[in-house]
Amino acid sequence: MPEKIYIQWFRQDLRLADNPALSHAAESGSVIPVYILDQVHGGDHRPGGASRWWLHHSLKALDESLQGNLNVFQGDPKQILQSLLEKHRASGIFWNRCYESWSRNRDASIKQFFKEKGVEAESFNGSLLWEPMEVLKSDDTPYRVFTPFFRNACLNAPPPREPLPVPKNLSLLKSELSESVESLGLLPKVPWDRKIEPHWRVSEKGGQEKMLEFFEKGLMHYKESRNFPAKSYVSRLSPYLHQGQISSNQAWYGGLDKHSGKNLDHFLSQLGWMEFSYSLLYHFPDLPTKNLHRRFDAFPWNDDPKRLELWKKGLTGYPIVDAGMRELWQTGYIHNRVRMIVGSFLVKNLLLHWKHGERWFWDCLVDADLANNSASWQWVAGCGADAAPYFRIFNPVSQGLKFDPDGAYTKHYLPELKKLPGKYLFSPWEAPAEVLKDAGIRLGTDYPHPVVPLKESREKALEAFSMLPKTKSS
DNA sequence: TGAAATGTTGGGGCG
DNA sequence: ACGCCCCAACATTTC
Repeated sequence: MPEKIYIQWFRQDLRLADNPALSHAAESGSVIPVYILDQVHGGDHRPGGASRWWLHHSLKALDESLQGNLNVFQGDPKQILQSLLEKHRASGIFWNRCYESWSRNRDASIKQFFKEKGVEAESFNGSLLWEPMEVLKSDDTPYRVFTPFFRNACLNAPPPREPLPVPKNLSLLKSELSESVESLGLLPKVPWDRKIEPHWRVSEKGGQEKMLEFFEKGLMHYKESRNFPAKSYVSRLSPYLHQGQISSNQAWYGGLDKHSGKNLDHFLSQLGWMEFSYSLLYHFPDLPTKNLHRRFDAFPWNDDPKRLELWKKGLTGYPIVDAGMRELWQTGYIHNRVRMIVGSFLVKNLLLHWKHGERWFWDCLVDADLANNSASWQWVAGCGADAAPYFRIFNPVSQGLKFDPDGAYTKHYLPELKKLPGKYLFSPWEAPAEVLKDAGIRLGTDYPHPVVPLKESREKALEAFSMLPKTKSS
């Protein structure tokens, strides 16, 4: 009797190691590994430009590690899976769970559809340490504050799955129905990806290397040094985690194996913040579009496309903000400290709605992740869970002086300011004419004047926030 | 995972 | 020696 055939449906788990669905499929029979670019669900939050670039290379790498047996499709997953199933007489289909509301609806419908046809359809937890449906307060409502979520609930729950090995003796099948990765058209038409390409090695192996490098060189300095964007003490694992080239479980246990103490605790709690974001997205499916604290619905946001454009291009006249926005454009990534600074600036100095920041990050970040991106923007704006209070407005001058003290980060992305002395690097408008001249800078020509005045814009924001209704509701 | 305004303290200069 | 002022250096509170 021939071996049974199963479909492994890859989604945000583009790896062979620690992949519960794949391991299960491999133990059950021959495997048809499948990726489907879903063109039906997701709406505005289908992968943005940078994510599509990442996805392209992810799929190429995955195909390679499957010896060219990855089957690639685009369209409606249910139809595609159905025709594959019929064509190859597969006995079942396995996948690791996603948590966006449309994914959950789609997957539930697919599962029901196949089960009714007598086909095995089973999903697994492949990407979270603790799944949202398991982490609730004692009254069965979701947590809205990080610390009790992580300390009391997660850390007291049963420990996460230990990473699984790459399945042995994978018996892979390639379907003649498969398209090529190229046919998905994930690469940009204008080749802007050349500038971000050198910064990343997009593959499961690249993720493993990045993780090991972080454990060897970064983690022991993590608590103190992760705030300094010129230093390489952050993990830069977020894009790999988003697309599933590495799993949180690998990062969690990898860290625990090699380290202990406060540096490790801070790294684990960063993984905890991702869990928290996923929990929020799961329990509050409107998180990407609606203020979690609804009293912010009345906020008098500015409508100012010109200022938004200056922010996007890194032309606000505030060097630490502009450096961050150019890092984003040039590398598809921003250091976390600088994300908070540029976010605070957009929302609190320019008074532009956080959704504009969310959209731009969604398109530009290689780690664009619905849960993390929307939870973080709401956090920055003050309307999110456990959010930065509205009055916490970052001063881009003092933040620059504090976290980029020698200016290395800022000067790297703003070479036009290379000769400006450190004292004025973060506030060039305050530099005496002589100093500017010596540095070869004509304000307004070589580098912009500040788009808004710092003090007044801060005061405006505080006033606007103070006008909001005080009612606490969600 | 702020910043600015306001309050407090203590040392030194000076009449 | 003493009071007074100035002000840096913290500490507290307010937004």
